[in-house]
Amino acid sequence: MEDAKAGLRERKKRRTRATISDAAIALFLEHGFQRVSVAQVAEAAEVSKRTLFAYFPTKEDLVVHRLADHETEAARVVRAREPGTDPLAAVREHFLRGLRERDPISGLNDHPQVLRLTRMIYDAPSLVARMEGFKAGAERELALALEETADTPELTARLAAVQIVAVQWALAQDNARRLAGGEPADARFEGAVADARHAFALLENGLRQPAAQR
Amino acid sequence: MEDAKAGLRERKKRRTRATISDAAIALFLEHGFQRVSVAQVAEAAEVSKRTLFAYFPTKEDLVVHRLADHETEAARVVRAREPGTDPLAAVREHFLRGLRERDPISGLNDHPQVLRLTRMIYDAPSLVARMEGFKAGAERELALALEETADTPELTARLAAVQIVAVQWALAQDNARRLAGGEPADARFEGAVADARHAFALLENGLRQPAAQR
DNA sequence: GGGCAAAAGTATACCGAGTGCAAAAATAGC
DNA sequence: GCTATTTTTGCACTCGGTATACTTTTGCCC
Repeated sequence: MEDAKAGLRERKKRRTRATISDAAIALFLEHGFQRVSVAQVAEAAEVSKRTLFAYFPTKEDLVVHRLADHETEAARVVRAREPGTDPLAAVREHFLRGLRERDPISGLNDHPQVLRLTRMIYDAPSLVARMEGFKAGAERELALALEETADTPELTARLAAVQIVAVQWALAQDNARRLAGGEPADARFEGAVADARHAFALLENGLRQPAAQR
Repeated sequence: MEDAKAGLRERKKRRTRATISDAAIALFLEHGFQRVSVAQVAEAAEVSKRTLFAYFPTKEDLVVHRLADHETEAARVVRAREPGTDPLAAVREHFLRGLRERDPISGLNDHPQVLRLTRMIYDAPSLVARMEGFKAGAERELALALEETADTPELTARLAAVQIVAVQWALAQDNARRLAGGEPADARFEGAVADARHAFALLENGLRQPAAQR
């Protein structure tokens, strides 16, 4: 996106990278992540195994490199918010927009491709582990953003960050689970919004009397 | 502990298991997790590689099997609380007791062995990933306990669980980090208690006006 | 357009984690 | 002591990932 054409060499590298990734996803979706070897992926992409590993450091990266920028998403949202506004509100509104736009990260996208990809990831423990790793990264980034833009003390920022990330993740997982069970995204939408509002209210007001809502 | 002696066969298996684990930990502590191969561990324990894998399904399990029961700890605490009391308070008091007793899980144990083990784990990405996995298990168990013993609705239970687990983990990590930096546990104790109280207050009262305390 | 240095790709052999299989050893119960 | 069962072992194998040494492709300068 940044510099669309930057010499033949660069363009060819991009194409090779895309070819490998596409071949990998296609094979993984068809046969399952575990049952496809990197050698098979390399063969399908017409590339040597060594070259594959020059583009993607691990087998898991063939899948998760597409999701990598979500790691900094919450932090970016907090940094980009209107000055003087509540960081938590900014994250909430961003999440609600994700729901409206059926952003896959919100768990509310029911395109067959997305559903299959989600299922594929949750069927492979090593991929789940990578997702958990993303969570840890998101917590770190968000904590930093809170420290720097609100002037939250270090520990408080870290605590707020882990709570916010954990809650967002739980909401998305819940949506994804329902959609995987056959519920259409449009049918789930209102409930998802209500659940998100409830969850963010819990974050704002605490766990003290949680039985009131929902 | 349960059935201390249950036939020679059983006792010997226990001994073998302990021998393997001890040899593994000793080697890992001395040379680092990554730089010791399972073959070396097997040799040190005077056991074939095949036998080692009969006792421990993966290399990581050689380390983390000792921490496995912490996965259900928060859930057990919630289930075992005085009827009618607040689950969050139960978890808080349990965590504070962990600090007083210098329970390694609280991050406040500065015995050299514990410090080295902590460092070893954080130096090995695959071990860190396993710890994150424990977190996920703890969340699931705690959510279940909250649903069943308080009558919290499913989503609220899950949201509370992920927040509580995330906060406990963050507190422990913060303590461990400070101790790894040379601070003695006794010197850290009061600060750790204050931080824990602050964190649980945040959980109870929400992130709304967090700048007041600490 | 030809030549050349650097970058990219390849073949091959290798390491370590983990598994399948069948033979060998240890143990329990008689 | 004998036999059935469990445990252990050796070996060969798969798969993810890496080191090395080599060939091909590309950018570029003349």
